Amino acid sequence: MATRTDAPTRREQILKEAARLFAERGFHGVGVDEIGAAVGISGPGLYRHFAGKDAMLAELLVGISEQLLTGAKRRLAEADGAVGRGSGGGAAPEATGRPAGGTGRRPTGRDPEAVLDSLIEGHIDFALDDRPLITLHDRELDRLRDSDRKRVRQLQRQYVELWVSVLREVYPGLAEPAARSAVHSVFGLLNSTPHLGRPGSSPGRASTAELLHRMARGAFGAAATG
Amino acid sequence: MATRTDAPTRREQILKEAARLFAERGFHGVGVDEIGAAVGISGPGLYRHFAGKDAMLAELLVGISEQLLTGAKRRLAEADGAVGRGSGGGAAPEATGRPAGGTGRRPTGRDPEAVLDSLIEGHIDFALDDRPLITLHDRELDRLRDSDRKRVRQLQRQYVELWVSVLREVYPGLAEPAARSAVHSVFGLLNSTPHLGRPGSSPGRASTAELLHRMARGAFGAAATG
DNA sequence: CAGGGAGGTTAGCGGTCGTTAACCTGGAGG
DNA sequence: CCTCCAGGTTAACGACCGCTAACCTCCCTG
Repeated sequence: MATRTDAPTRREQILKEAARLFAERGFHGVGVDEIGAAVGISGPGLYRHFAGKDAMLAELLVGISEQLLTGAKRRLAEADGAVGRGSGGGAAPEATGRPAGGTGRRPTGRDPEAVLDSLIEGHIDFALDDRPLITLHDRELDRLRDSDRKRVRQLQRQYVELWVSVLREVYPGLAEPAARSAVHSVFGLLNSTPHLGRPGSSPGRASTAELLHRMARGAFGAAATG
Repeated sequence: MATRTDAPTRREQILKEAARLFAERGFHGVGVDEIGAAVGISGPGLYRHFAGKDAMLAELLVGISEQLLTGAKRRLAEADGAVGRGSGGGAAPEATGRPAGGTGRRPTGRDPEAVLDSLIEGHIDFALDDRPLITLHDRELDRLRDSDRKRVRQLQRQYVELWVSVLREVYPGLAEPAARSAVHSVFGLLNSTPHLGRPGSSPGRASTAELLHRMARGAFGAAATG
């Protein structure tokens, strides 16, 4: 139930193109005819797959939020299992002032630093691989029906709170409001990928990911240096 | 010619409300009737002040870009005059690994650290005081006529390059592409203010500004730690 | 006290857009 | 071979939206 391996179905094709177009020109700036044309069919043919334009946006935003949250939960559980391992072998910068041995109650993870690195790595992967979705994520939320918007906001809040709790395990001195602000700000930092020149630009994907990772850790560390 | 002190004219009133509405619901999501209603007049009365809806957006975006750039230039010149002073007495975190005495050619500023802090401070002030404009700035650029878009992009690029050159004075080891990416990412961090809960929320304005400042410096420092 | 322009108003036109209706078609299943 | 349905097509409707036209009304000025 985690990752699909089938051939891309029509629905998915439509969603992908719709995401790209919405990100480029905004929800109201894209017509259904354009979305249809992007997948080879024209105009109202889309209504065989979706109830309407709103439904496409809703499915996109809910899907993004769920994907982010479940990915984060999975990484947290993985790091909980393999203690001390960085899971993907990604960039794990030096510890930024590890606190002594303060054994405050820690919800799940064993090595908070590794969990935080894993969360950052996951978010960066998402931001680099699905730039249109990242763009939509905090831009077109208000165009949703109330029920969908509530659901998305709930998922987003869970995601943020997960980061906040992990962050406060790494930096116990960080107050909760400050931690929440810091998390939102680091999301802003990581979600800047759409402004970083198209994929294949100046620096490669790997070095961009490393740079973002270092900066995120640096920002968190500075936030904790009250 | 820098800051206005007159009473807010009708044009400015309209621009302010239009910015708020555009930021909330997107350019295409707002009708001229709503903008008119927001300032007490209704519908086509706006056309006594603006050539059209596009003209409002254009004036907003060009104005933002000019304000950011001229503000940055002014701060750079001020710091050039008063050596060693942080100009506004704002938060100036500890030097994050000041390089030895590498006297590489420095375009203008005398104390690069102070200039960088001043740039950060200015951007934070703008991001905190004009959230709708910050939102519009990187969201509705593509809705402009070609000439206006070109102008805005040119101003934005100058602004970025100014940051890049100052940043590379502080961290001479930082390669230019990495510096540019770092600057864009820190903009993403600083521009996260719209997500930080409405003004008057948990932490006060001053502490939020300090937090953002520390995080920006921390992110830059980490970017330079290659 | 004319008069004229700045700054409104309402009515309405033309175009666009989301959505529905009605129809068509190729291929799988009995 | 007939049937039927998934997945298309085009035509068209109704709503909305940006903008213009025509008109009105203070208020300032000579």
